[in-house]
Amino acid sequence: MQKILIVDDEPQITRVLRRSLSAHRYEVRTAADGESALETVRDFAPDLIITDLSMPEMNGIELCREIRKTSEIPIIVLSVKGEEKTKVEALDAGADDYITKPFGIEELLARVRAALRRAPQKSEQQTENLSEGDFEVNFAARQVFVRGSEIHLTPKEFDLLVYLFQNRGKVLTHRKLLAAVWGADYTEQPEYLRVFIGNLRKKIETNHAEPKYILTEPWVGYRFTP
Amino acid sequence: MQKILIVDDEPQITRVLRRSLSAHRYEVRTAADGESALETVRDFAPDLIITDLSMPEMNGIELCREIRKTSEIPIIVLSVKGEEKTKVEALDAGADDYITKPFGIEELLARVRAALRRAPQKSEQQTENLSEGDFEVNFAARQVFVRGSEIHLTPKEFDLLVYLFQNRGKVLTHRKLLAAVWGADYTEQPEYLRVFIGNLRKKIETNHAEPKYILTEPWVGYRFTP
DNA sequence: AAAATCTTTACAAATTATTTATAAACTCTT
DNA sequence: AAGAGTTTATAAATAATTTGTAAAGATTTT
Repeated sequence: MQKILIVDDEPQITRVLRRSLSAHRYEVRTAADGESALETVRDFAPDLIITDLSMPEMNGIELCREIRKTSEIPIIVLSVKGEEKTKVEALDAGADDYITKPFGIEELLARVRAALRRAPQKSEQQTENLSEGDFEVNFAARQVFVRGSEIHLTPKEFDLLVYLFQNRGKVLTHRKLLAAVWGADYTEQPEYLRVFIGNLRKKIETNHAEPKYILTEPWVGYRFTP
Repeated sequence: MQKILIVDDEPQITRVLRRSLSAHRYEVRTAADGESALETVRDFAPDLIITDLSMPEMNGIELCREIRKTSEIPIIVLSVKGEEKTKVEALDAGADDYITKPFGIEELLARVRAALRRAPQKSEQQTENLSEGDFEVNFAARQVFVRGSEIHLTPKEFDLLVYLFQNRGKVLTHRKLLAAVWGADYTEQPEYLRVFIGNLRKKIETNHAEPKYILTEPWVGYRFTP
């Protein structure tokens, strides 16, 4: 079943869209703003995103840009604005399609089908590179550089670091980290996490006694700052 | 330079489109009906097709269906008809986008960029020779030179090396390598791969114990660095 | 028929993941 | 501020899995 994320701050719109899409056998999730949309992209891993253009905080165009930094999920932008300049901006920001309200639901569904049809099969793994602070991650080559020199990480270590990196700055609970790296069945195994955090620190930290990058947040989880 | 085919029976439309697209560094060709469009697709091998909906003989929707039988070139349909039913029909026939006349040329250009951006780059089969680092591959003769001297490879070994070479620097998973060399039905046979990687190393590596070119990424796959 | 290539098998070596044990660090209560 | 109870860090042992290699059979090509 293909997964669709709807991003809109008006509940009456999301409700209508959710109903139509669910009726056509899509698994739907919604987000009301850009931040939570980005989070849902990571957790829910949708096959397609339908987003409104005007939203508080992060608008649809900024959302496109953010998503395109890490993924090629098809994005359809909805808007009441029919101005050409806005359309061009959205499409160039990475949107795949731009539909002006009001629109027929059948047309939306057809455009969803078209977008999903030509979408490359979801590449589980990220293809774009991450780079910030002392860290650099090349996904294609599966290489990690810290302060300029390469370090070799095992698959689990790599997955863990990537997840920390993608959520840099935030505190991630033990449960979340375990679910992300080991799967949902391992959320009660905090000892795994401890061992692997230790291994990662051994490889990336300079001063072993005072971790600079992976900070522990006692009783809660860990936080990564590149 | 990317190639665009415009299909429309009204010369004044094609003329306007041709001028705008040419000005943006696209190589443009035109066709006035479906039949000649299909012919041009074969000869010209465009990267994108812009077609009018209503044409004598074969209309835009039929044209989409015909093209989709053999190719996945992005198609943008233009039409004065804004009826939802027609849009749905065109999109389901294989069109990637549907623009209702009148439209701004900037919007069309943005949609062209969007369509080309997400299109899988045309996979023209490799005929030119590859040369980098200590390696040199002559496709026509199926010859491989390492550090200046020729080495003899069996067909499967050659395919494997070429695929590694074409993706040099990247880590290729076992599944990907198996699919590329043995076919999609062999992705669960990692023992094949092991044997052939071993054979290849025997032929190209200098220090057998410490591979320099074909590096193994445990639990993931292999990476080639010429 | 001979040669070359591909497939299959078996086992040792290497790598990673998991488990266990213990010491150290932290928070909260008293 | 001290101590109980818990959580966290670390090392080391064990288990599981993957990888490298040789060699024997099967198939195809010459």
